[in-house]
Amino acid sequence: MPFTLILNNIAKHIHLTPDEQAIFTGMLRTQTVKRKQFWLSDGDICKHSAFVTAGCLRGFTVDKNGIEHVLSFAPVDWWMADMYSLISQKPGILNVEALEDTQILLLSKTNQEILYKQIPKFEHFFRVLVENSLVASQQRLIDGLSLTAEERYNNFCKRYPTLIYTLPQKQIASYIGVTPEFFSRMRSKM
Amino acid sequence: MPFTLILNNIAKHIHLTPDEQAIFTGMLRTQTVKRKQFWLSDGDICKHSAFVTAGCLRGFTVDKNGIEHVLSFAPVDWWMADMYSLISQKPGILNVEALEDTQILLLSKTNQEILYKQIPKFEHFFRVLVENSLVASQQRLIDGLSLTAEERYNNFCKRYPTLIYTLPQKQIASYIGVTPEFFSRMRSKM
DNA sequence: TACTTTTCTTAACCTACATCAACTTCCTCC
DNA sequence: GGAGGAAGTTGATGTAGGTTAAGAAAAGTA
Repeated sequence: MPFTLILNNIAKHIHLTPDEQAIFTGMLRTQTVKRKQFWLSDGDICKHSAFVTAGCLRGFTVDKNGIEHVLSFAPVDWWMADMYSLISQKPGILNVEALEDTQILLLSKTNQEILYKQIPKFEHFFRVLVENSLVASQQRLIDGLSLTAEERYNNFCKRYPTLIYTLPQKQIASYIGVTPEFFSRMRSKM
Repeated sequence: MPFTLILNNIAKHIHLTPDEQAIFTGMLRTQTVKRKQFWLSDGDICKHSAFVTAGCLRGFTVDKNGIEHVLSFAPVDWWMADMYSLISQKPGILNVEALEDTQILLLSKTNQEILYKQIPKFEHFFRVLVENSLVASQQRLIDGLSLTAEERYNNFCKRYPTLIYTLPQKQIASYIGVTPEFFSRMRSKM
């Protein structure tokens, strides 16, 4: 099993002894999500955090007009969950779909809580992880309020340089908050 | 010193012994921010988390056209900081101004880190706090992408029922992401 | 290979919201 | 308590980006 990636991801913020690594990896489950399959659907209760080891996920919501809005992409080495649902254990609003055949490692909420108690360093790790997500989310909020679509696209390119080439551009359009048509027009002018 | 409020705020998520309470409150500093005064300015390095015990703060950024965008309000019993700057200890982008004469309790980043080591429960507390902020921030992102200004205003009213009456409406307009002029027109039609 | 489905492009027209400007009402502070 | 600034209103006009639609290109499927 390829746990190197997730252990390195964690090692960026906390140091684990071999024993602790074993406890942690023992809690993980592997799952494959084929292209276009859903890992999580609108209305589900989110019971796991997912860590992507291959492929790419996208998290999106669907508004009352049926339009999709991409909240986040999770390429290799990223975490994904419906935070609202994971925390509250109520039905969530997020859909998570694989953009290509994707491998994830699952950590259940239950195990995550056991981890917090047995190895408090994990509380630190996830706090830092969530803090960084919050900063990114707030920055995106500010960008949405103060930048034009073109500027937001440039930001996107800087922040996800790898994704620009692999992602269908309608997904990028949705992420920066414009229609595919407008996005296409915008790009042809650049 | 009125530490009851902040201790109750914390007691919502973790239980502290009297000794731990003493350690914690010993780390706090009181500060008064008069109406229209700034607690934090664009470019400052944020060295504290602030907890509001009286009054109300607003956090906002200023874009390249000089337009202000409100990121958050912090009435009594709320926390405020420039998360980006607090985490990275680099110059931030947030301005924090008192909307009325305001009392805050300050916890320095240094003390916060000492707290994490001495009383690991605080790591839990702040993780939960940040998780909730993240959920709120993501919800606001989704709302910005999928709702009209009017719907966002209704959401705002539900989420901050007390603030609607005390806040100048240009601040609400800025929070929901429209100009004061449009906001005024919108309200007269409701 | 051909067939289907999805994605991308282009064009004409539309709308939610912005901008500018002038006026009124409300605070606030001397 | 009154003067001056800030906040709110209202109207005319402007624009970024949406909608609809239809065809072209690309990618998945068999």
